[in-house]
Amino acid sequence: MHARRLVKRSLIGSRVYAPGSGAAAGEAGERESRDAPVPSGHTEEEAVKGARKPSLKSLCNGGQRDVPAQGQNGGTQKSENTNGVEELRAPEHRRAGRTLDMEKDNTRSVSLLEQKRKVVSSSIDVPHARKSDEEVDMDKVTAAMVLTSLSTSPLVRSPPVKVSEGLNGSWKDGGFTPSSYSSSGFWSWSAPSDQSNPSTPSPPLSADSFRPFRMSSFSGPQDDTLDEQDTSSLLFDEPIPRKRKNSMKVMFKCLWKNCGKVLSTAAGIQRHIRTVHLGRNCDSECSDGEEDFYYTEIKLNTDSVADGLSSLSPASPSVLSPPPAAEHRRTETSSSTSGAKSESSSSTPLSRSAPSALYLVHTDHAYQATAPVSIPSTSSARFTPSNSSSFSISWQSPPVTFTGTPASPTHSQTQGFSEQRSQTIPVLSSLPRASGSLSRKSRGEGKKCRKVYGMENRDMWCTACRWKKACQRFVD
DNA sequence: AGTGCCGGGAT
DNA sequence: ATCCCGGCACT
Repeated sequence: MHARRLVKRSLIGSRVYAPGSGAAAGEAGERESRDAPVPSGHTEEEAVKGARKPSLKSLCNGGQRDVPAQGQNGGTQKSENTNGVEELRAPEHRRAGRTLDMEKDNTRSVSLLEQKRKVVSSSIDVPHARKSDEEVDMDKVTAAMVLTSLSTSPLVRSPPVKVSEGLNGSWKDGGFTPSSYSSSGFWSWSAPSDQSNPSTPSPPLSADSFRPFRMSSFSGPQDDTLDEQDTSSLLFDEPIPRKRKNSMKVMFKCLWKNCGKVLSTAAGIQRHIRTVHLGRNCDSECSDGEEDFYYTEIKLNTDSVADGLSSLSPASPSVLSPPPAAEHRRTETSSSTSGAKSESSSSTPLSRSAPSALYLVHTDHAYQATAPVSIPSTSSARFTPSNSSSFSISWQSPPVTFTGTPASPTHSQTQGFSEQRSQTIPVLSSLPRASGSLSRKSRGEGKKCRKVYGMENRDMWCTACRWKKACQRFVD
């Protein structure tokens, strides 16, 4: 890097730096040297002042790199230093990550034990001692979890949800580094999808595991996704967005004009589009993925606003807080193209009349809305079940123009799609930046390297921050 | 004005 | 791939 700058400078050829002035002067004045050559006798600071408007970066780098200890071997030294700093600076994150990993492992072990127990119960030859050991471990784990939950909030009706959500999603929301999460970069909050994805801890499984611990007010063998939208989010200060996740039903809506068919599986909607609209009868193998652009993913919030939510406005943005950006940016294309992954359990009964049901409609295609789209309570939605795996949704609502900018202007479907997408999808006007920059990730609120370490310690920043990219160390 | 970071250029 | 920075959105 340093060499590059020197090369740059030499190419500019404006001046030759006197050795006595030190590398810092040259570094700081690198870009400005054309305008304000630095007298060799000046100090580093004076050299900077002499420059037109010194780049802060250059200032810091120059200052840092002039330290003799670092000047020994350039880049290698610097990177080592950075690593060392990260080691020193982020112990909390690492500790938190470890704890979470442990918790996740516990959860996994619980689920594994559940499976094992099933096997064990059906098998005769399994030694009993081993089983009891595992059971003891499991009991410890579950007991600890339950105790933790109870001690945290004695009023929570269904503490298991809290636990499972904490394990599943909140480690990111809670500010933990997503080292364990972002390796795949994908998870789905929809319960059906989770069920089919063994690599992620699944809320239904956790809920099942803990069902015996539920309070007596447990309302019966209903759909877990409905049951889990406990009202604790209203009673406690816990960030509400998390609560939304388990209560989302992901449906797939055909966007073909005058169609609006809604299927519960990506494969189904793809097949529908392929066969009905695109007139292709071949299997998904011969698909070129075009059908991806003709359907959208609908996150159907099964929360009933009237279910004890009278204290909140139905249109409150807190109820409909958008999912984390990372989640929103997740590889939805993969979920939509790999039917197996997003295959949802379509047999889950849906409320047949959901006047206050909230929708999150978003799409991963050309017109992506960064803010969830929902139906206000003043509108009405109606489900019209047609068969076991498909039904249609219709609603009436005040028309709100759906704003979207094409992410890919060269997309072949742009023209047709602007009409498709501009159908009157109701948008909550109170949602922040619903019509703002749709492609830009919302700015992180947490402290970033720049704030934490300051410009003077730029070498302590994470690489991304140094490159003016999204901070990797303090992920929101 | 300060900050975060996207998009894109340079290497 | 890595590094860097202009410029924009946002606070």
